[in-house]
Amino acid sequence: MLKITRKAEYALIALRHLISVKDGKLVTVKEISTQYEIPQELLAKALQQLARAKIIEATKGPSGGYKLVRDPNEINMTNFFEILEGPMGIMDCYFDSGCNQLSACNIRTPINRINDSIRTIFNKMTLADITY
Amino acid sequence: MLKITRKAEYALIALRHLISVKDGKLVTVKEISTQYEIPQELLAKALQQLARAKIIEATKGPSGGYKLVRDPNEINMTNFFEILEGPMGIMDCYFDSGCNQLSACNIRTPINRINDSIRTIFNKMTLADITY
DNA sequence: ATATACCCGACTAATTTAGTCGTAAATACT
DNA sequence: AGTATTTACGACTAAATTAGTCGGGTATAT
Repeated sequence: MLKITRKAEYALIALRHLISVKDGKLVTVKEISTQYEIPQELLAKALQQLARAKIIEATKGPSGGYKLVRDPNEINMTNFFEILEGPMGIMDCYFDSGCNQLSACNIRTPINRINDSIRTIFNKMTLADITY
Repeated sequence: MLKITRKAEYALIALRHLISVKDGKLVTVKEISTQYEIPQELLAKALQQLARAKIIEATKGPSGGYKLVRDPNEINMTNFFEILEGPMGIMDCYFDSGCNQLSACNIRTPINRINDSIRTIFNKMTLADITY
């Protein structure tokens, strides 16, 4: 339980790298994938998602690459995970996925309480916290 | 992310049911699986795991079934989830799964911090909380 | 032009989760 | 004793998810 996907893991590694790099300096997918031994194509996808979400910005062409364009303090982990893995919650009924036994179900309320607790801690935790 | 398995979900439903039932009364897998429309064999497995972990107790034979034998206040959600789903943590390196890039990895410390936060909230939350 | 780097959807492979089945063992009842 | 009921459990199959690959595209610096 509570596993994050590798894609999210790779994204975290990459973001941490970007944060540690001199402001404005561009870093390529290749550099990161080589340095951390991450499959390049998979990392590329993750970074494309982050770019679409405007967390990082891409520059194409030779000497291109990615750079961080948002304050790491303003990106909380709920944002982050939901960009990469979709809605967060320990059970699907939380995001109504057509469960046909909602009426019989006796754990919905408590589950929602758990979900809220988790979201709360992820909301409080920002990307900056992950840089130390 | 953060999904729990169906097995754990079913176990929660069953436990909640057991908690709500008169003390000492035995409830069969069949009753629960029928009432909540849960695949019987899968629920059976989950309850067997809980029985092995001494959270519930089985009585075999006709008029047999399961009953709760521990105070719901004493079973926290970390216990519960780890019985059913194994060690909890958002990444495997936490439980050393032979990751070959631990040295290059730049996110281990922060990940562990996240893990600790999650464990903390699950530690604080007991089965009793899930009964209201 | 061309080489570099991001973009993106479609595809396959691997892993995990869900669910089923067969058999065994205990026990209550007749 | 024999049968029906109920838990125990490992082996198996099916479904779903995740991981990773591939091919073709677009932008851009030199």
